[in-house]
Amino acid sequence: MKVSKLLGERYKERAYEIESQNLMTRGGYIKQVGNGIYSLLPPAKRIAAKIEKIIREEMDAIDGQEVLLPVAMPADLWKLSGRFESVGSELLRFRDRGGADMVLGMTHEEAAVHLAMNIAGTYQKYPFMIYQIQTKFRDEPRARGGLIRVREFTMKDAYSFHTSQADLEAYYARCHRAYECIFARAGLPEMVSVASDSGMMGGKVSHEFMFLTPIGEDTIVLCDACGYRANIEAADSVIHNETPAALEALREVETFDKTSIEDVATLLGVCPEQVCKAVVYQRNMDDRFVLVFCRGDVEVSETKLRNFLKAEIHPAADLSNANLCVGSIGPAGLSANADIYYDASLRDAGNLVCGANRDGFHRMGFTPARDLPNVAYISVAEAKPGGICPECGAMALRVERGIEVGNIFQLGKRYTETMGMTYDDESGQRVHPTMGCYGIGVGRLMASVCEAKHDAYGPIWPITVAPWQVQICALRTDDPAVRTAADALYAELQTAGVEVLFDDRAVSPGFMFSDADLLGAPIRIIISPKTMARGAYELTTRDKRIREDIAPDNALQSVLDLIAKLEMEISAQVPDRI
RNA sequence: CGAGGCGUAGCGCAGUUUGGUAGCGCGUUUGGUUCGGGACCAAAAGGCCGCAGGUUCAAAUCCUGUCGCCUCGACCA
Repeated sequence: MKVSKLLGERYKERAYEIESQNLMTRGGYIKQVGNGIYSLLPPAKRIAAKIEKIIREEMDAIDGQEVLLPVAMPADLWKLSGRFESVGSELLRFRDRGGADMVLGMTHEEAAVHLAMNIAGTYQKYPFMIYQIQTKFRDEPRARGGLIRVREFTMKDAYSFHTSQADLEAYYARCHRAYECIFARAGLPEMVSVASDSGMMGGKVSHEFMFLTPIGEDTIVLCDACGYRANIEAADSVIHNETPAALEALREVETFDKTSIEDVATLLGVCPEQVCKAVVYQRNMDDRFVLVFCRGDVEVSETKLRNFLKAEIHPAADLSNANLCVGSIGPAGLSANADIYYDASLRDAGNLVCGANRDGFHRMGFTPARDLPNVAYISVAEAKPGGICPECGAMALRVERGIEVGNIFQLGKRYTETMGMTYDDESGQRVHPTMGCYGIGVGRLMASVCEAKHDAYGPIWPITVAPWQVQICALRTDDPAVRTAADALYAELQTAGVEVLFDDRAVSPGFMFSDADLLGAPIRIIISPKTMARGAYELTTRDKRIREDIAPDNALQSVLDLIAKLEMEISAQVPDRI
């Protein structure tokens, strides 16, 4: 490819805060079409194709069979599984010309089961896995960050079918390792997997593959002592309280206009850990109030509460019908129009401050075990930095942000049961297979690589995903010697199968180098009157580790050697497959 | 869905308060001079001022509606 013919403009001005979005826009990789909808220009499409090739190889290596499921589907399929009703407005629903309900695929469990259900009726076919790389549409309420969070995107999604939970678990481990291989081969060995909440997918065990970065939209809890890692939505929160030796009597104190935890604690000279706070939600289906008491320093995880209640909830806005004394809600003597729950962060605590259910007053000396005997505690608190690791008990929890690039789920029989997929087992019994599903966002992976591998001038693509392995910068193409040499090298590299981009334009050196930085080819060859004068080409790497003269006669071999070296560096990071 | 902001040349913006010839920078085209980190001179092309109504002799500008985009929140496999 010659830069003079390459479609896409590169420009200088910073446009966005998120660096991958900034560089990929400035470098002519992506062009926005609408909210969360992008076209990919040739450089990005080439990167995506390389990522997809890596994914295909690793999916094939764990016995995957590539298929293609439809993007637009009859809604009947989704009515069978129940998700036509249960999934919110991120599922794009529409009608065809005959008035039939249709959906755009946001995930393909239904389609995968539909494909497999009549052609896998015997146990002898199992286990098997099908996968596809295809467009998903999710009508996200808020797209942002370039390719990080979009409404339409390319995803690899895979679905495995098993005759037992044990077989699923063994395959799940293989897939986990395949994912590690994919990310390492794409130049992101630092990707971590974390235990996750399985959300609307159903099923129990699931992991998310996270690229850790401050711009990430997910919050991750990590234990430095034992290596425990989980999405904060799934991380168990362990909170210990020392029961005080001397329990104080429950007594009312005036707190005037102080209502927040902070203000009340300051006024009474205690810390937030010694306060019992109340948080109010409402259920979406019937607007019934849900009141949760927890320790003053912890946050209620809406995800955990949602999972516990098995119902959608939202923070309560209008409390006028709840019969609550807002600002002074306390557990004792409460007659609220609400379902009341107590978080485990209150267990064993004593001598707490709590609301008195009376304006301007709180109570001191509240001890749950004494004052609220026989209550059941639930666990809906969010894990905190510096908190106790649920795995090893160390006070070593750290909280970071991450981008969810991939995920793997043990689905179980949720879809095969609702959709009626069965096979005959060894004894001739008709049973439902057990499923797993496995996704990777191709665009998110590309953006994450860019986010991880760039400098102030542009992306530094790992050679395995770079749009071009080599870029030739010919300075002064009006110089016949330069022009002849560059043309010849370009032809030689192309013939040898090297992916080469040739900047043949008559632009100033600064312009050419800036464009080359934005295009991010890991290897660069500079041919100019200066290099010609010393009988050499200049070979550099985008990461600036190498800068040396090479002999024109030996240029091809030098490039091939360097490609091999860079590829070797990446493959050294790839774990053994299982 | 809630709050705020913006739609004017390929991109970034000014002009709108106070209605009266549609402007600037970057980019593009042509010619010339430059040439190892986004050069310079000269000339030129390029706009249904988001869209639809209304007010007016006259609307980018005032009014009504509508669509789109951005930021923050809610939400999210």
